[in-house]
Amino acid sequence: MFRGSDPINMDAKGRMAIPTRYRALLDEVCASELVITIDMKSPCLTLSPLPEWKKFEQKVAALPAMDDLGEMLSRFVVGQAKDLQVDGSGRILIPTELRGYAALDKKLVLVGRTQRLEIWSEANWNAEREKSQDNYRAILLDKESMSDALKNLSW
Amino acid sequence: MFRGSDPINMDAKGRMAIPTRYRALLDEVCASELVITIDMKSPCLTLSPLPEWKKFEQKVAALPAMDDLGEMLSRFVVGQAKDLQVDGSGRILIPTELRGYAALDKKLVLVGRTQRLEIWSEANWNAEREKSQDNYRAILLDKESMSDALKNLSW
DNA sequence: AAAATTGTGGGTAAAAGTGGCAAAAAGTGT
DNA sequence: ACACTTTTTGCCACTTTTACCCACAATTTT
Repeated sequence: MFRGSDPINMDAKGRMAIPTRYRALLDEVCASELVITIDMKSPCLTLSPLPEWKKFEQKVAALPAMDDLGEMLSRFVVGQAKDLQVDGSGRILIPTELRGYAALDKKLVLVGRTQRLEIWSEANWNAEREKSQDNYRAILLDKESMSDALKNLSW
Repeated sequence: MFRGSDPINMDAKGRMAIPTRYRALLDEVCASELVITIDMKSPCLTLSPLPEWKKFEQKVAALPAMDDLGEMLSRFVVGQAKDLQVDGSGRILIPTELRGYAALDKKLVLVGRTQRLEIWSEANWNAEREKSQDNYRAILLDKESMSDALKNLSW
């Protein structure tokens, strides 16, 4: 569904344009209704089509109430989610409260992650990319630290 | 059902406005009848539609009588619950007795947790968020401490 | 080079939140 | 039992924020 990364400027009101190639798709798949929230592991935001988001929300809601980490996840990820609608000019307004979390300023990068999108500040994106570059190969060489699912990934 | 967080001012009488996007939903799903009580683990209040609350109450009532922790839960959570009705202007009155538990003053945050809502003081909410922020990632990296349900959550 | 498509910015109108006020209800004391 | 006080509830008006719309600028395509 979504792939590739696009550099995009956020305007003074905190709006960002959705790349044209995604617009028809979004209109079709979710009537341009999206949900934005914080990412659980990285300083970026996640943007998903509403139906896709609902699946996730249901899974989280089904976790046992005594699962502390699950509670935390629900509280902060679901609790800070926000419904968005793509406007007439193909833009979305990024909520003020979330901009801080991902340290967003003018220059953003929109990253396709198949079922969803990630919104990074250009600075964080570049930092993360460079940091990972080195780690990455080291981890790939260390078969012990790899999950079974990943070990068996065919390509 | 409920998601996202809204900053809301409690007025001098202890009333808070329910965000408009929830009003029609609440009217439909529970005739705007809600139940408010303390959260069992965190310094905040829980607000649920009556039917949703009843399900929870049933589950708690079904716990073995010799389950001390369950007894305690029932006594304090169910025992301090209170029925509320959304008023004509879309507001609820937060019971005086519960305000102390969650240290509520003027500035509140209403947090959507799928089936229910949480009411936090702005101060507690921010504190909790920042505190967790750090813990959070550390725990996520430590796969051992994670429940299977959470480990296998795909997203 | 011109036209069309996409990106950007700003202004305006509508809606939502907030606080204050007044009326009603409940409680208390004589 | 009645009147006075106090709390609660409902209503209304003001202010602020949000979203929608339109116009212009930039870039790309024919």
